[in-house]
Amino acid sequence: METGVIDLAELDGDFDLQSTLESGQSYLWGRLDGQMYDRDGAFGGDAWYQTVVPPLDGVSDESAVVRARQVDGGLEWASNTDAVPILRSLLRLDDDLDAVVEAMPDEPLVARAYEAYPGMRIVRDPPFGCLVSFICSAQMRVSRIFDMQERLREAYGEKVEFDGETYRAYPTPERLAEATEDDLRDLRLGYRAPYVQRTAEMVASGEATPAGARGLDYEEARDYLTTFVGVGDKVADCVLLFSLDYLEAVPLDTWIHTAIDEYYPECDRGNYRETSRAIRERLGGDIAGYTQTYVFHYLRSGGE
DNA sequence: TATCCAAGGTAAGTT
DNA sequence: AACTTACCTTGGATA
Repeated sequence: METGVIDLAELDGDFDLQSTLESGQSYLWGRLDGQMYDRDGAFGGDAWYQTVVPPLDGVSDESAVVRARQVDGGLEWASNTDAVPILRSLLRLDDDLDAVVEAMPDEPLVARAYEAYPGMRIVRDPPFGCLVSFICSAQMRVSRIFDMQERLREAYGEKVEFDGETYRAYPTPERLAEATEDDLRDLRLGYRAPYVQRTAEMVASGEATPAGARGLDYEEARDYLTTFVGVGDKVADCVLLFSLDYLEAVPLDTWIHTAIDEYYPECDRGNYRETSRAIRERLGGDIAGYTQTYVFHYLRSGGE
């Protein structure tokens, strides 16, 4: 086991692990105390979080178990490999959050949202897990989306030994493609079951891959992702923002529609494409997704 | 205890 | 292209 501490004072801007991982951006991490996405929002300021990541392009060559917790001034970690480059990637530690905040629109709602969760960063999830978890997110509560991913890992994830325990990686496209719709319904995915199965099949066969959207212009990338079954504009925006580095992506979900109705009514253009263009412009252009994520978490956690 | 409702939407069918 | 409707499941609200 390798361990270390990343000095958070070296980052540009603040950092907060709990709000980054428990704000509905990622469903691929867990808490060792079992309180992940707890209904009461259990305090996790010093909790250990853990994920099992597949090889990451340009970052790591093999699967890795990564464990992390925030201690004063540092991000303490333990892993079966050097987790520093992995954590830098997964948690976007290289983002200049001061510059991002500077670029967010200067107005009360946004200021309150940032002050509620200073240091929250966008995640950079592995593409396939991000894609599948957000397919599962349709009409579903955040805590239950997480539960579904746990069941998928338990049923189809490769076992990984670490620190005397057995954990499970997120299922590979190949393994998930072998599941039947009924298998996945048994895991309580409901009507999302055939979406997940068919999308896994598309990825496993090479017909399309989520990472294949990289490099395309933003709206082209969004259109490309909607070729997956169960992926509309909203889920596509989530994958672009939380996995593929499109920080301008603003997923138009129920919470953001509420914010648009109340605070940005002039941005409601009646359809996704045009409303998206207007709200992206309004929320800071190329970092609009950061603004959205603060507003989403703030509204969802009871602020207004 | 029973019933109802809505949750980070999408696909398929109609007009 | 815009508008409707069905869709699994379940915790929490309401009666």
